[in-house]
Amino acid sequence: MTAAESKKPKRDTYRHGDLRNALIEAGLELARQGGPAAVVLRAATRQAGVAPNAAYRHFTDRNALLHAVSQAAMAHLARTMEAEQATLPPTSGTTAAARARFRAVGTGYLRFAQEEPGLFRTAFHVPDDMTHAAADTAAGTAGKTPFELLGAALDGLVEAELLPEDRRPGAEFLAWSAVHGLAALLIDGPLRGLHPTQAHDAGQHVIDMIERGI
Amino acid sequence: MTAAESKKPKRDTYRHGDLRNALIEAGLELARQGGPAAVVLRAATRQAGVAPNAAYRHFTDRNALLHAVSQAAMAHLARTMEAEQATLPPTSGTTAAARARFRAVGTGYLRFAQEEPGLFRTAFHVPDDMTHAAADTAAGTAGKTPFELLGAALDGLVEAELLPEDRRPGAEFLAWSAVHGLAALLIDGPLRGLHPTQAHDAGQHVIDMIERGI
DNA sequence: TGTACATCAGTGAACGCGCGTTCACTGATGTAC
DNA sequence: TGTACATCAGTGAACGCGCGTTCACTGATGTAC
Repeated sequence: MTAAESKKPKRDTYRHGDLRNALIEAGLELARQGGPAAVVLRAATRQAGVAPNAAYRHFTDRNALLHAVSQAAMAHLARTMEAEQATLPPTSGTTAAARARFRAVGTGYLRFAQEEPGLFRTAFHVPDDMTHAAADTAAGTAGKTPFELLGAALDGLVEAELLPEDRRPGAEFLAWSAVHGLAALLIDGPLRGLHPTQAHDAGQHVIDMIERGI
Repeated sequence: MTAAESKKPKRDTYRHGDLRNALIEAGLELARQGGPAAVVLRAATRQAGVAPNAAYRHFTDRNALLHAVSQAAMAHLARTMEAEQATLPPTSGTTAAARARFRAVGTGYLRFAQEEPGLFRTAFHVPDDMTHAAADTAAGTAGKTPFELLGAALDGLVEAELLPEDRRPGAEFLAWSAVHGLAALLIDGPLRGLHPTQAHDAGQHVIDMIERGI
């Protein structure tokens, strides 16, 4: 029994009680270590201490499980971004504060990508089977999405007159592209293995560029 | 026999003659359709009309095959970027030409990502097994890499005095991040399925931002 | 408060599949004489 | 120019593996009376 396998909880009850969440949690752990491809139904049930087919009480499919895990990973990303904003001094209303909030969106995004590359990749994983997707987006996802956080930060820049109103439309995709691209290069690309300090600097330079170019 | 399988060439010779290249070519076709995960050793040999284990005469591993396919995909990307530059009128030396060459680097990159998402993903695929990697980068790869093309274009901007010399260092990663990020959002992200025309416009806006913010 | 019963979450065994990889082989090719 | 032979690219059969998914089941829980 390896260290990784020792996680089996060995229920004393016949019913698990919260298997759906347990499977998503197990899936997150698998994704954390190996990205979306590592979200294997049998491995998730193993980690949850349950027979493989028990998963089918809660997910129609391996794909449905992966989809749920992907959404949970996206929520973690959003929470990291909010946490980054929460570290800022609560000076609201000022121009500097609007800038800081905007930059924190990017910094939090990049921090998550570096600290949790497996989850980051899983959050953006495109499923093989696209049938009947899309519908459940409005389901139980509480909290703001990364996209909404970025939008709010950009609105703040406009209010602070750091961004001309006529440049606001579509600005999400400019900022998002630059930050997302750096994240991808740091994880999968030629910037892989960059020292965290250098990666942070690169992130700040990219955000500088966005502020100038947006 | 499906249409896809009908590709088996049915050699008349016992020896194949060019199996290594045939396997890479088959791998590219698999990658084109399903990304790096679809580069399956048995499928590649099937497509080459050869027994599965024949691959081991030319690659130590499934991973080695995937690595070779990945490098070939990267070369295709570079070739597409060069092709994009080749469409430009041959007015060299002018400021406008330097700008156009720079923009063509990004446009070609984005065009390849949209037209060949599977190859694009494969080019940037990070292998599971990182042991003994890196060494063979300097192998037989003729032609400029995407990174080198970008660097040359940036040098052109400096020569044309469109980019101050002190901004040149590190500019690769700013430009690359922005364009790569848009590519990723178009392929795997929320911009998936965008109409090619809109995708092209988004690309031009991102390149505008880079020119302003670099 | 106690009992019968429907519900349905989890079990246990099994399936077929395609995969990567290994083994001992075969036979075409190119070279030495 | 012809023949013997070493080389080594491709063969054929087999392996063990873990996967997703199915089936008929079992037994704890909560509800109706």
